[in-house]
Amino acid sequence: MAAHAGVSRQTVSNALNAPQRLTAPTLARVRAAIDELGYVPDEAARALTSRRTRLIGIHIGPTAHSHASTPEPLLAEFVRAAARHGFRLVVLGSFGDDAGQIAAFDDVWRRRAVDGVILTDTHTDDARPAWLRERGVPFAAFGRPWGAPDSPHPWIDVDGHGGAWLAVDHLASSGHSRIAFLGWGHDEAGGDDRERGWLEAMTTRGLDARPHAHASGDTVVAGAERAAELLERWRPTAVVCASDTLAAGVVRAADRRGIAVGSDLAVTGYDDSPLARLTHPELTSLTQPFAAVADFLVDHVVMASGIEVPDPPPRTRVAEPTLVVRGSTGGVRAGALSF
Amino acid sequence: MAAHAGVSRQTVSNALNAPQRLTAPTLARVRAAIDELGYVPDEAARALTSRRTRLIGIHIGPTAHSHASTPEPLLAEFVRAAARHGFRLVVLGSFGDDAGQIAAFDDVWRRRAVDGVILTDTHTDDARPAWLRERGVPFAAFGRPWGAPDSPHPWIDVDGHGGAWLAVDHLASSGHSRIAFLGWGHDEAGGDDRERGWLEAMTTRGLDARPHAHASGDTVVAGAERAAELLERWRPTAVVCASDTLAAGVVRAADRRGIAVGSDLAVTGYDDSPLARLTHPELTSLTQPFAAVADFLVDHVVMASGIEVPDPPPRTRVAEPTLVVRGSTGGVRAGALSF
DNA sequence: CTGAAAGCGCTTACAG
DNA sequence: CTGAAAGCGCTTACAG
Repeated sequence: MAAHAGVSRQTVSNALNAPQRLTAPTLARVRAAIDELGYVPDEAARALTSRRTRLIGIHIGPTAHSHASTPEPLLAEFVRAAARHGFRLVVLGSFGDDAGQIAAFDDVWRRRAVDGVILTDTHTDDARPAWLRERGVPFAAFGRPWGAPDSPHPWIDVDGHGGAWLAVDHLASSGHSRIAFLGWGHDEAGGDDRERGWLEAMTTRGLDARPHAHASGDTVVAGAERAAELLERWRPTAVVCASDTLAAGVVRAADRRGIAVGSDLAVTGYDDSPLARLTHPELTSLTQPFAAVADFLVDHVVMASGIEVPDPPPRTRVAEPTLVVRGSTGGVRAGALSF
Repeated sequence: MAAHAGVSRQTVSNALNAPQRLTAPTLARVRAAIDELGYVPDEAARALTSRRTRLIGIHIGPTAHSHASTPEPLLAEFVRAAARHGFRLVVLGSFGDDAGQIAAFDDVWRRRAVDGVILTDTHTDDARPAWLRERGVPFAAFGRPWGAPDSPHPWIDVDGHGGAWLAVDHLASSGHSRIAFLGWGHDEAGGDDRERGWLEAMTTRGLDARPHAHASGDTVVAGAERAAELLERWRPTAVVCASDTLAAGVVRAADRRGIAVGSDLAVTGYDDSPLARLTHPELTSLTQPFAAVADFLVDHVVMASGIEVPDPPPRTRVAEPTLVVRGSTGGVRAGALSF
């Protein structure tokens, strides 16, 4: 390779890692040779000498704290975002609790098998951030540090409050005023935040913010049960739900009563999961900005591992979801309204 | 580390990589020191010298050829199966076509960033196996080599034919005889195989195998449309579907006509996707043996990369799905019947 | 059965 | 601005 370009091995390395050190003609010559020979450096050798694997670890699958895991579209965005910096993703497995995840982090970190990790599904009393900080593992979290707002690590979260507000806005501007809320009960993570958004949007508009209920869990069956009572008692013309699952429950409950979703009753979901397109009519819902989330998290891990990134993100960020209008709110034309 | 155990560095290496070379007492002493110090070898150094990364590449996300991607539960099984051999998984991104995937394989292989790859979603005129074979990349495929049955690479597939047969068996033994089939039209991959299973099971039992229909696509809406015709024309007491999506369509069509699924009409899905638990009643379906699939594929890649595995699998295998009985076939008690 | 030597393929200081 | 040297932390032959 070096011989082919008529330069030394170090010059090739410089062309790849510190192009500013070479004169333009030399660089051009070396690059031409690189292209011609299809040369790419051996990752293991590069990792050994540079003390950098260009690998980021992440867990997948449901955790002990939430039904929400790393959905595949988000994983795909992580891969894309990492590739911008020449990084790849390593899947660390699916473990039910913090201790299991920490054990996996410990293993890969001591082997120097990754440059950092991404945390998802943060929760109250999360043991992971403190552990990672102590060990000096570069990391960033999807989800705010519930119960520890001053935690110094980088994180990004999606605005549940703002999303619910968007849903109320959409419904109110379509003429609805009896807008109920269905959540899945109290936890400190996402659910409450979404309920507060509904509450404030209603109050701000001077609408009756009493019609609300909590399902016994985030399932279709639990949602349908509670929806039946909610519909019976308050006769709402619209229901804002804290999840697509609960919204599907509302659709089922309405179907059973002969209430036509989309015309007699408007329903909004949340998360824009695959389920949102499986009900009839399809659910108006709130999409999470996965691409922005992935860029943010990857950039932070890459930065923390000692590499400069073009457009450094702030330490924390609350990103806005997007309302996707479908048939469940009478949307004739499907479209996206931005916040 | 070596000093702590009073042996040389090579003896530590032997204890880790070739324990049979050491005498029992030496091995015990070295292992004690390893545990005490929590020593684990640096992966980059190990990879450089052993020419082995212990990393396996895989694509995620939908492809150009199928709506079916690598579902998260399968990915989790891959991680578990790989860990048995000290391997990890690298996500190569989500690309729409063979060419995109091949480009990604080419990149990681030339960088020596993986020891091999796992292929999913095989299809007719699949360009990937031949490319990988030419380059000498260790690989194994989930899905038989459609259109090229004599392809010499290792593969595992799930028996669609046998699964449909299981469904018919289950229904017939519950007293059904007017059992219809709903598929998604002709393709050479999974769909036809499942239809043939229904056809043969029906014919073998001397039942009328005419009532069948093909939806215009594998969606709930398309399924509901075709189901309406099917129900109208043949008045079946049971419908075997080629997917959970189509089965959900049948449930919807039945609901609209006031036909009670589970008592008036039995419905079976296929794949046991999350959707199977979202309909009402929940769908009897066929579960894919993901753990066995993952073990098989990982073992083959590990073997092909030059490492012996305890219980070497055959080159090809057709694994049997398992019938999971739920409310849609009147299952009072949910349970699993093995093939 | 155990140890001293060589080397995996790069990058990182450091001379020229 | 470019090149010769050293070394990253292991494992793999090969001597003893």
